[in-house]
Amino acid sequence: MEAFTLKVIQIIKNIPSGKVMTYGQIAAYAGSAKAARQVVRVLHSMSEKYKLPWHRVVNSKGHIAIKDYEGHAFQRMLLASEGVNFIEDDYIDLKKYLFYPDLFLES
DNA sequence: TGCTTGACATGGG
DNA sequence: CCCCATGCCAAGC
Repeated sequence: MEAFTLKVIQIIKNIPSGKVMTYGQIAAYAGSAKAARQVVRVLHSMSEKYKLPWHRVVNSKGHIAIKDYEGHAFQRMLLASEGVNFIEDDYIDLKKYLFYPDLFLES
């Protein structure tokens, strides 16, 4: 797989509990700011294999991206259990929970 | 090799 | 706030 994909995996694994990152942000830190859609694929295909904290990834608006109602509720529940509060039970305050990785920590 | 597929992002109307 | 078009790009077939 591409080096980019591996970085995405590592970055996601480094998101601390109680914090979140957006697809675009992850793509940017991984080296390709415009590859947000690849982050989506990684979550779909590697979450289980690499035990990724997939629920800590949301879209740029602070909304949960899952379309399926059940899945959507499940992710919101997981985040809530880590202390992430939802405004109007609908979205997250990114200014408060967005995580900014240490730029010099990657390999 | 070429085409399709997304849990996206962003700007306009 | 909603809907739409457009840009993007690795992976799978």
